[in-house]
Amino acid sequence: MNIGEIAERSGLPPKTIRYYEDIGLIRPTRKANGYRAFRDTDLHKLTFLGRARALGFSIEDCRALLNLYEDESRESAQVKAIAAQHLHAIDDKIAQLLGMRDTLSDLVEACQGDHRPDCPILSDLSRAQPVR
Amino acid sequence: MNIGEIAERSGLPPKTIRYYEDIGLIRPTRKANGYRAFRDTDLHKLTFLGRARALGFSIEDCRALLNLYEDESRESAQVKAIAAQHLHAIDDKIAQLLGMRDTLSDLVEACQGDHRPDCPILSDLSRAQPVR
DNA sequence: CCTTGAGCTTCCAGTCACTGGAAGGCTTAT
DNA sequence: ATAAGCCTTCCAGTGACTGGAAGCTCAAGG
Repeated sequence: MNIGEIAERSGLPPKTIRYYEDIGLIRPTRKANGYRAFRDTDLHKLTFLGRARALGFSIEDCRALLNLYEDESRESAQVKAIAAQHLHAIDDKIAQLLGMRDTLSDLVEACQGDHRPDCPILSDLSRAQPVR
Repeated sequence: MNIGEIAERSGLPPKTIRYYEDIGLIRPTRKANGYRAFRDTDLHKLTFLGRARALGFSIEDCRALLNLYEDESRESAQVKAIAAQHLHAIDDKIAQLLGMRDTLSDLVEACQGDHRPDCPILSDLSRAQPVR
């Protein structure tokens, strides 16, 4: 399988696949002409990576998950720990964004949005102390 | 005002303040010894920037907002447009994270998290097609 | 006067996960 | 033979800082 075909099948762009090889997530062999030769195991790994990335796992998390995936003697607790930590990080992020959203939607609603310069959004930004 | 003092008062690290000067968001004058000399207007701008960044506005949005803030002939509609667009982007981001969170929390709950290798999280990652 | 420590300066490099583009080799079809 | 479309590597850029090195300035203490 050339990179174009595995890109198609995995849903990842060729650039990303080369990058994943660069950082050691996959190790395709090479053909005589220098082209990368991908096997089914590479396709499985790339699909795994695409899904994990879509769930927001960092590359380093993905590396750890991939190692566990290939480790017959893994303990599911190890996987769960990574996922639970990530879930917690996502919850934090959501909470942070909801906070922004609440403030911002209040401000947007309060602004007339007309031709006059008066604007509660700018008033808020200039008045408030930086949020922590 | 030296950079240390304005950092204290604005809540932004000196490094960030220098960076904001680099990219042209502020223009402090200089003392004879080469130190930056900040005025009250700089403090107001930095406070404004800190707040805007805390609400998640990009640096380019901040630049536009700062320009409007200083523009006597602005129209509040211009401000509202930027804020509304950002609000929309935040909503999109929240929706995306909620999607991840739902999937991930299901998976975390389904995983025993014990010493055995069987793990629904890994099963999901390896089975699923990449999420669009 | 000298030293010490804190604060200031610039500049370079690194973060994260790609992405774009250039320059050139290989393959396939006409 | 040539053109199109693959593939290769390498370099640079993204956003918004952040860390660290090397060196200058200032204020206080001995």
